[in-house]
Amino acid sequence: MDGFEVLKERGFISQCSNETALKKQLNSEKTTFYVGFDPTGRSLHVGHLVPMFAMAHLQRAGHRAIALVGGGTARIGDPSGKTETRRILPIETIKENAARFRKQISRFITLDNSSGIMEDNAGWLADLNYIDFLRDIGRHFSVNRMLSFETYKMRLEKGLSFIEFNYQILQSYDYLTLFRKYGCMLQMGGDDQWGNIVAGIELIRRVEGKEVFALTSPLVTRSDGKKMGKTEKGALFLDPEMVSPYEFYQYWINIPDADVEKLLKLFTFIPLKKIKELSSLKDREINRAKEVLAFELTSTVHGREEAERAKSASRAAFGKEENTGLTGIPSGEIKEESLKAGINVIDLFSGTSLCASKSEARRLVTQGGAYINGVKVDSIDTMVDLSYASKGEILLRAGKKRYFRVIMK
RNA sequence: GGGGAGGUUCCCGAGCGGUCAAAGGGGGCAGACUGUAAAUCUGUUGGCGAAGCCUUCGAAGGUUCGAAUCCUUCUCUCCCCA
Repeated sequence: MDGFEVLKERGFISQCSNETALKKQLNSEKTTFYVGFDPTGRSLHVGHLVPMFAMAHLQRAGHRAIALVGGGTARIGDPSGKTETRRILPIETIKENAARFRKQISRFITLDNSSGIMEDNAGWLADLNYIDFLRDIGRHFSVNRMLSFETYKMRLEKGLSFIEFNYQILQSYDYLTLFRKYGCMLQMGGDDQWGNIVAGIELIRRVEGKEVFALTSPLVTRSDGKKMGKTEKGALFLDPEMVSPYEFYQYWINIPDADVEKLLKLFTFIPLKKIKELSSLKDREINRAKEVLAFELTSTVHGREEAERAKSASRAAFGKEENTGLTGIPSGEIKEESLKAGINVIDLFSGTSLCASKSEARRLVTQGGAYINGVKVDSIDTMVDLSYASKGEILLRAGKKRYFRVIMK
């Protein structure tokens, strides 16, 4: 029974309320903790990875995890860390998202209703009576104090609606409810959640007279200043339909050298000693460490089989191993007849996810970034026909890293 | 309720009757250098064709030979006063 040390040495802890007491608590008994996820998007993304791994570590250490899906709070919108009001989503969408989240979260922690529980705050928030709520809960909150929170200060410049101002109160109420229902004594989240979590602690102290804890994790950044988890298409989602396992894998293998150690610690379960070894590799050797990171993480998120496929596709595309196992690479079909007649490169490329329009394809070829089967295309008038296909496939490449398989049918 | 300031291309942000597909920056993409890294430098960045045409400056109308730029109405955001 421990867990605190694991989180600490792997870099999960940024802020923590009463560290000594929390450490003692985690070391002495099975403790129930929770992390909240707002189902405002169709899928979880890298931003959610940190709290999910933190949960996984604590659960493995013997504690009880509650993943709270904010089906109720998502209808409000958390102003923390945001400069603008979020669009309010229809209830059906929120429900749908919540179901997807459940599936994704279950890859990280065991949800067996004893050591891992899934809850939805819509259960207790949706039917709250306004007057009762104000009287029982609202009176414990000081507006003066709330306004002093950093998150609100920021929003006071740009505008903050009353509905959002209430978010913190509802989240505090969640914590109180989970405390009452499960004896939950620790809430974790990202640094932007600090204010909300602390508010919950204070509420529980006032109402129940008990001390509970807060623990937040750092916002993960990249050493090159780019936003973590941002791809050319947008966020790096965990849903394989939105971001294929291959793309997911490629993201991690392309991470800056300087971030390898940090990410191995946060996003894999590999022992620290081994991580030290891997991340001390130099020059091109460090790519091996990135491969381990990419493989392990893809495996956790998408399963071992998909991770294997992504790995061999990646090796085939970038390494020496010739055309074996390219199946993980994004692909599309083309009719054999249209290829027989010959098709212009521009049309071929713009028909794939490689180029969004013909202009873009033209630009790509003109700038010398288009390749067919590894051979540079040097004219926008190039016609592609059956002679380019081998084994019923043509391998397209845009720039150095983006591949696409055209399969004949 | 009264008064004021605004909504510009992926983002920030210029433009205020024609020379505007719209400065500049960021981001993206491509090229060089490399290790599928970073940093740096260069090019490029609405669409179709490549003469030119078509669609863009919150929405709808209007004034003009001509509007992102002027007028009207609507809509959204922010600020000040009550």
